[in-house]
Amino acid sequence: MEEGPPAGLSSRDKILWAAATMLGGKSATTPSVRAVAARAGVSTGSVQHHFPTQRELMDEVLILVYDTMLPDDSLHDSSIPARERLVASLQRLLALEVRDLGSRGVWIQAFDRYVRSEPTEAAREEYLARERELRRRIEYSLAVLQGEGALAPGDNERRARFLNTVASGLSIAQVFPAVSSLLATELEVLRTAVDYVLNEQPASESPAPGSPQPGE
Amino acid sequence: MEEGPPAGLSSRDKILWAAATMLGGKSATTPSVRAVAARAGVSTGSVQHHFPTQRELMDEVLILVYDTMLPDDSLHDSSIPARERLVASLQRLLALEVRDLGSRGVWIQAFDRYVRSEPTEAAREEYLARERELRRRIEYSLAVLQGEGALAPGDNERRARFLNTVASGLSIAQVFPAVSSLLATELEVLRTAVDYVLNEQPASESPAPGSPQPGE
DNA sequence: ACCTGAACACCGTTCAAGT
DNA sequence: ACCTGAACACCGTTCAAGT
Repeated sequence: MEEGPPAGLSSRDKILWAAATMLGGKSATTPSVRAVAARAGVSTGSVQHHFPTQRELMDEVLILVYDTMLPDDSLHDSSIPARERLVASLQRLLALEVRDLGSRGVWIQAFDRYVRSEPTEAAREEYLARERELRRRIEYSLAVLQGEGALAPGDNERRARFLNTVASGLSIAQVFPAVSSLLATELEVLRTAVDYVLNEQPASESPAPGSPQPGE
Repeated sequence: MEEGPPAGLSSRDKILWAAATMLGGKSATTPSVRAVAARAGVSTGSVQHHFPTQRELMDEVLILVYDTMLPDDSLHDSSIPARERLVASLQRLLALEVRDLGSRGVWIQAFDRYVRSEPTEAAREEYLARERELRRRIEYSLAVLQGEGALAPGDNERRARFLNTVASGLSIAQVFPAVSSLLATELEVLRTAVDYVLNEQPASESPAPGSPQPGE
């Protein structure tokens, strides 16, 4: 029915293609090795040959996906779902900070400059300016999506503060010990946050959320 | 040689005992149903009878463990809206880390220990254990609220990862320069995150936002 | 109601065997 | 080197059958 990798690809690329196209779907979990093999039209042994472990495959796929996502500004490409564009946009902001230094160097430097000792007024100003710039970029992304109706009207400043906090939490997590490659869980959290914002209730009067009837 | 639940327990309690005692170990993953059954000395079917699903078992265990460990009064006070209780719970976790040192001292110390230089394996393990513990506490709060119907059924592990990231982002923001008292915006972001989780769509078949159409 | 153990439909990974 | 498919050692969940 909906089978088949593009013709002329090597087995390795067929596998990467299969895994990449299984990431976008609704499923939050990483696709199974067997499912990837089936979609790619190869045996599980072949997958194992090119990617000895599931994590190695996923790492390769995520790098591939973001490398093709990041370079051009896909924000305005309305053929891509709004969710993916906003995720990519935030991912770009995270990557932007890291660039050449590696995130660890960035954080250590920032810590020494702004936290360890009381920052000078100039340093303080500098930091605040950078933070403001980050939030502005997020607000810009939100505005673009709002312009095409993908995002309900609402307080984008608040949303930007929220998304910035999430990005910040992900960024700091990158430099602390982690069980595995953070890339996958990072993407999951980012998608969760973005989905929340994009699905936000149009702020009805009544407090729809919790149970209005706690007593019984 | 380290077998056996305390005598005189009902099957249900033997299962809970087994699961609870498997939580503390070094393993980061939730114990398998089969392993719990084996340790409890019952069949898998018996586990299934008392706890139809693995998550229901885990939720019950977490509630049991944390209720006896540190009773959090406000969390169970159903006269308070679920939103406020979850916010308060997260704030408690944030405060818990800080305690006497002040957040700046905590972060500087954590940085020196886990980031600045490559952490030892022991330090790494220690950090991971603490992180796991934090997420479990969040899962516990979610399970409690779910128990009274204030939270839709869903992947609490994912939600906990998300809320933990938000809390982490807020925590790190505390030590960097800020325009004004962060307390207000912090509370706002926390409430936003909590509202998102509590209002989460019950995951209808089609994820409304983007169209998942990769292949073609 | 409570419990058993087999069975179902999956996993990730390993590996002898082919080309 | 690349690939196959069977096999190993697991999963969570279902279920007919017992008590």
